[in-house]
Amino acid sequence: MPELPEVETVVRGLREKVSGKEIAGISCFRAGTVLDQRKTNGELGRIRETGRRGKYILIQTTTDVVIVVHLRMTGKLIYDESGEDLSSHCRAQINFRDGSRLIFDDVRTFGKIKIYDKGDEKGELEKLGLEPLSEAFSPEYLLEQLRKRKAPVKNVLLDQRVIAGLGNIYAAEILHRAGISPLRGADTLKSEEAGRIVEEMREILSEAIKKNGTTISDYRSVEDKTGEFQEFLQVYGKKHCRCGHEILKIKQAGRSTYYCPACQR
DNA sequence: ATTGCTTCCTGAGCGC
DNA sequence: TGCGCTCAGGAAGCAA
Repeated sequence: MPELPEVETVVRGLREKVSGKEIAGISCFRAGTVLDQRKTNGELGRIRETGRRGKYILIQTTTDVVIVVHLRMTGKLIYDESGEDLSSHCRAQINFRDGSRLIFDDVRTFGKIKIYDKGDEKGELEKLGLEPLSEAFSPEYLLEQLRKRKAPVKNVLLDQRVIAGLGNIYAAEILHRAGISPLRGADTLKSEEAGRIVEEMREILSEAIKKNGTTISDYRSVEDKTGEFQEFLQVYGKKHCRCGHEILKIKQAGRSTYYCPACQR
């Protein structure tokens, strides 16, 4: 499932493959996948800039249109020049004037492509917390956020209003490497522990971006390639941790949590 | 205000 | 072989 490193990898792939291309149109093959929120129906223009905010992909065009893509769990943006029928669950497609296209493939259909007049996309993004790889994301910021919440620390790390872009896999890995139990009430964490989380978070996310993300099942880059960071996971989906302890799998807020009760306190 | 449950959806994997 | 069940989960919506 695409989290920050996977979305970042997709964005980098888009910059390489579709920058400057003129959009001929966007086709929607499943009702509700493409939502055009614009006030007028003008040209979509050329792709000027591609970026990311949390898990949202932002594509700005020369006609001041912003295309916001959220992959949710199984969404993929695959670049294609062949025109061949290579997608089993194609929900939408961005067509370029030169005949190439971006296929939006999404098995579970939760993903969305929204088209906004520039500026109007802000409403969807304003609730997001700080970017975990930004300078502003300090141990003090995290501690302040955790102090306000009694829910388990794992749940708070997944809250997009606190950290933009973290998901289930990286939250588990971060807590494991920081040696903190996912069951701890967020407001019980000490300043030193928040510091460890911030440190491990930076380390893991940067490393995962270098490895083009994590592919458990569905995630693929724009070039339809898997990531490699799954080879470096230490708890998610594992039976034993590096020290040989048994890893427990529990449910928290409806999601599976993997952790080592011996190494994480 | 905060928290957690339900919903959306399809395919894989499992037991019988 | 095939049926039915459970599980995977990001985020919105809702209820307590």
